[in-house]
Amino acid sequence: MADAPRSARALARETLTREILTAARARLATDGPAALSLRAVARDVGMVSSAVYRYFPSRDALLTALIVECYDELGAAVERADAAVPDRDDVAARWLAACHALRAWAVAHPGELGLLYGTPVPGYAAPRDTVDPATRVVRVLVAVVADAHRAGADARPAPDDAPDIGELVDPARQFVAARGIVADAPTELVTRVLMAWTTLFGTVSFELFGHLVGSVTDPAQWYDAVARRLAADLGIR
Amino acid sequence: MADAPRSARALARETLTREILTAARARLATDGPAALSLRAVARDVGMVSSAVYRYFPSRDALLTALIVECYDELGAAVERADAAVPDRDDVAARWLAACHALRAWAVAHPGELGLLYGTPVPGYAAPRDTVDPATRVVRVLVAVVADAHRAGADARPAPDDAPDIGELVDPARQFVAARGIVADAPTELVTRVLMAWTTLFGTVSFELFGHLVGSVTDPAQWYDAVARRLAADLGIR
DNA sequence: GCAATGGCAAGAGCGGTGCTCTCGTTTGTG
DNA sequence: CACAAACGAGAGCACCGCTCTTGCCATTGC
Repeated sequence: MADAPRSARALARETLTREILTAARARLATDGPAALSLRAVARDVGMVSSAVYRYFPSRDALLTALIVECYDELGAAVERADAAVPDRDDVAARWLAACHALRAWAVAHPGELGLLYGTPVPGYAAPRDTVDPATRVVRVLVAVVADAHRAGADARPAPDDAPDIGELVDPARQFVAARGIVADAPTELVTRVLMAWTTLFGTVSFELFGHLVGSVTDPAQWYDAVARRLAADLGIR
Repeated sequence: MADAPRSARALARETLTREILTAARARLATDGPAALSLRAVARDVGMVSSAVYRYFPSRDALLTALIVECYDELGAAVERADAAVPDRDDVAARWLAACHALRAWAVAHPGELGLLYGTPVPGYAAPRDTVDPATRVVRVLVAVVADAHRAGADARPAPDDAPDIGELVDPARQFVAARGIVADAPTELVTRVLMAWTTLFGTVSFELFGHLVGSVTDPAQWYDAVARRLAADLGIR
């Protein structure tokens, strides 16, 4: 993947591929994912539409490349925010940093967020390549909560009348176990992390898609309030 | 709106309008909102595409009609579920009934949910007509929580380090006050209801858009677990 | 009872889309 | 140097939203 392109043609190919992706990202921001037009992208880079097919075999392939790139960018942003907290034992600060990085990226790239988490593009089915980059964000959240758990934090107990859901979250538990984050995560902790992740995404989604306009004065402040309450529900102090 | 159509022409118009909407709903379910093609709908009802413009001035107008219809349908379903609980004091049962009605409708109409809550359709801006039907669902949730509050329930207290967000949720508070649901709802209760609504939507959205596949074995059971924990966070017993 | 009005379906046409194919040209390599 | 692969351009196919014109026919006014 990282060997230096020797020939002039290979270098031109790499440059043009990047240029196409960049132009597509720009179009994504203005027009939204569903309206991403391969012809418009081609015009933006000064190509004829058929020439783009030399670089991406189909519109779906271009979408896949964009999705992977965006997942990685978002994941990297959240990882960086967590890593930037000097005191690794200050899990509350790490949680908030990760949460805020998530929203910051989303607000800066609304079209891309729609591509990643919005309505699936009609004919498009996400290939396998996209699932691993997709997990980067939630992996950071899990890691922070796991550190908090090791330091004694505990999620809210399940309600008394709630049915047992031990094996319900087994896939998630195995996911974190396989990555060596927590060997045997408690059910209630896994549950609350998943809920928190859902709430964070829902909050950002509501803001960007305009479902928060009549409810809250300042979306940024609201998001912060949500993130803090989620931390409390996870036992993070 | 409800006067009987006298002339044969007016009746035919009403019938065809309904037929177009029904066909559009069917297309929505199979193709998704962004790919809703006016020409395809026209074919389905045995019309030529230009004839549809006699009934809807544009594709956006058709979308708006669909959105209003779907919001109303979803809102009615949730209202019905709440109203069907015989013991009005059993707020826990009412909460779960409303939550499950929400998911049931969403699972039965994934395309429509994408239209309502997914990525906004590129060139489309939702007109004023859609905002009131959009609030029906959340109004039910608020009403249930308000009844629970009157019976003594209280939301989780805010975390100690959380900034004051009293006026942040003022628009939401005024919304419920204006409708006579609760005169002066406590900030933390409003906050938790908004969070719960966000989480419910996020959970359904994650399930329908495929972001839950590797985390949870049974989406229905998972949704139930989430709804119960949200109830607990709201102090509903 | 008849003619004018106006609602209506149909068709052609505009510019846009994803995608395929062909045709010269350019580039790297045996 | 020659051959093959890579490439850009263009034409063309079927589809899209939307507009305009044409002609039919029910409703309405005289």
